[in-house]
Amino acid sequence: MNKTNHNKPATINDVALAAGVSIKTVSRVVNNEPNVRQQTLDKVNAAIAKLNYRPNLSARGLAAQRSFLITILYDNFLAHSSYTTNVQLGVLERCNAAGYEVLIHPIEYDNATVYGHLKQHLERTRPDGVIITPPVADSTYVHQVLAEMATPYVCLSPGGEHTGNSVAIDDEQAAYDLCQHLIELGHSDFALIEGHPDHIAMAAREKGIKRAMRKAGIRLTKNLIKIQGNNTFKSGIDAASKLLRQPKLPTAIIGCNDEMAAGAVHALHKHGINVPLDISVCGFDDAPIAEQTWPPLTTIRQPVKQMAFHAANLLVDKLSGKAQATDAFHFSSELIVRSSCATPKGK
Amino acid sequence: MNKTNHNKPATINDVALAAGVSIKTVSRVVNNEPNVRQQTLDKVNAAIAKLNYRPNLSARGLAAQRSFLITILYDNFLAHSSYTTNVQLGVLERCNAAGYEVLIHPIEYDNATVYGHLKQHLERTRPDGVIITPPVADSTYVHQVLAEMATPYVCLSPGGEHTGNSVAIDDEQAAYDLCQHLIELGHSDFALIEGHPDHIAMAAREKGIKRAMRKAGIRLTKNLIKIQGNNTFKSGIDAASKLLRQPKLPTAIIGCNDEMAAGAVHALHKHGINVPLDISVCGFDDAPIAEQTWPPLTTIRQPVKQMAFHAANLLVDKLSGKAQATDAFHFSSELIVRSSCATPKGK
DNA sequence: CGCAGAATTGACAGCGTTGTCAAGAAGAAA
DNA sequence: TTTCTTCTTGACAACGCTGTCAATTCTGCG
Repeated sequence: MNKTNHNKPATINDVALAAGVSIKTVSRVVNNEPNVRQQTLDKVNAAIAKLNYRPNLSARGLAAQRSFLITILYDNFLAHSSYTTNVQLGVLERCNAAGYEVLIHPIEYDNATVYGHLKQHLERTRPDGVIITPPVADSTYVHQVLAEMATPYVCLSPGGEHTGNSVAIDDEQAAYDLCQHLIELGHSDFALIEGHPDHIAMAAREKGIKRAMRKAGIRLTKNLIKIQGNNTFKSGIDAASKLLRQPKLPTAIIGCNDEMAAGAVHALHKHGINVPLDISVCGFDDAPIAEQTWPPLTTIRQPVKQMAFHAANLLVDKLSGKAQATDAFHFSSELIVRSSCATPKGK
Repeated sequence: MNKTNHNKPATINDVALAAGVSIKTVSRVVNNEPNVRQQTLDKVNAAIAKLNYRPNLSARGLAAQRSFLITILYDNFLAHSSYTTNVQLGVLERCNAAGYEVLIHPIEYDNATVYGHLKQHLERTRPDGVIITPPVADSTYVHQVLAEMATPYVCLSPGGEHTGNSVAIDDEQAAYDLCQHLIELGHSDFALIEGHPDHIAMAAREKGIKRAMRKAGIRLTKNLIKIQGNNTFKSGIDAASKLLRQPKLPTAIIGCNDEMAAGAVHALHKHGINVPLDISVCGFDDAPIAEQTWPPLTTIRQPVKQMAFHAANLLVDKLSGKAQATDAFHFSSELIVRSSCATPKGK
């Protein structure tokens, strides 16, 4: 165990005394500043270890005009919990290593007061940087407030044009690949459960799906039924129920995310329709639910945690003034084939 | 929009100047200290509003020897993401209102280095308080480190003896009620998928189930098959698979949480066994998966978010020196009857 | 009106760190 | 050696706020 003789934590002054140098020199060592003689460095490090010294965050923040805090800004939507948790883990891993603590700040996305709430948070807390996840990343207001406050930030999977401040997969291409997979299985009659209209990456997915269909000569007007969803399991149930009221079922349902696809499977199940024998269903994201649904969903895997790590990395680089990539970083996604999709009947 | 004329945020000194009082008086107003004349208070508040002043957290922390930070300590286990997210929302709601920011600190529960990691976090960050969730809340080490560092904390659903520092439901009684429900349906042959052995609340659930059985005269040795799980969906699958290798199936499976119960349903489904016609399954927690599984699970609802809110409330009270309840706070739980349980065949 | 006691206010010294700047030490070039 | 750089180092003043304590202003009451 560590020797913690005194109940008060050691200060930089204690270390300076113990090492026989000035507090400024200790500060240099702690901050990895250059121009410290090796011998001095060793002395100081020894003293730090001996006294178990940890710099005081508040004092550092006050003196250095920064907070060592990074905020994750996200939608307080429970349906996204596995996504949120993954983002948190990825961000934490990078940020803690770089000496930042991570604050969480869920905001009620639909709420008109987002602008004010966020501003208040930034003013109160003054995080050194912010990580934003969709759909918050797609809000003009959010970008505006962040710009006003001059707070550096990086977006995760934003929908709009990507600047150097974002990390994403190519949703359009991934969705194209997914749809192509269904087409290769023999499908030509689709239903698409659209994602939340404010979540722009969802629109990109829809675009990719349509591109694949067009390329295969499938008529979007006749062979594609679109049903609006809002990314939730429940909306997937509703979409499938709606579909069941149509005179003729398509051979495949594509959910713009796994939650909705799983909801659809749930509803189909309830109506005694067999997936994938009667109808194929696929999702997008490879959330845990994709594997837990019966049958497990064919989907696109998005490496959320790694993306979050990378986003945090961009932010940390930015904060340390390091040169950063000028282009948005695109992660590659992966088609995960499970048993929810099959060749349609009669093919 | 607010008038933010200067790009530098206003300091307490600016406010003091604008209001024509000393900075100490502004400080009094900001901290709701007593003994400020109404007229002065109005003047200061007006100046604060006009300048859009927000106290600097670092400076406050340094001067007042506190950090205004509260850490949520939890297991970095993705399977718990909806639980984790709910806890975060509940804690945030209370803490932000009380002027605290919330840090997240997932720890690798199984890892032997937890002790060191946690200690490092506490030394580095010096949060004013900590909220702990299970199974971390059941770790002796964690309590020890927290005590050593003299950091106030509150536990959520700890397994052991409850002190005044915890919030929980009565797992034993809830499990009793759940089992009683099955017994009333006509079940007398059970399988129990046990939770992670380090998660003590799981043991309490098991206890409640056994009590209900004993009371109904069911022989635990003969009519109860116990299978060890570890709280994950996967372990539920494994448990059910194991069960299927037994010569005779029980009429009901009780999962010590919803994930495991859902995993069991998944596996049964795969083997063509109908739930609840062939066998009943129930879970515990009312996690989202309970409703998303087909058929949806009969389970016990635990008001996680409210419990987290209450835990944060206890912590905030403790930090502000207010007297607090001396007993652990017990939330009531609720039996949620869905369609995964039915009267066994032949009854 | 005068006074004790309470309420209100402000001056000032930290809190533990970093930034600035200048001084001293070491090294390089002559 | 001398002189000019380049390294190292430390003194000291912030950073924006709170705690202490003393000064001042009110109150109520005799």
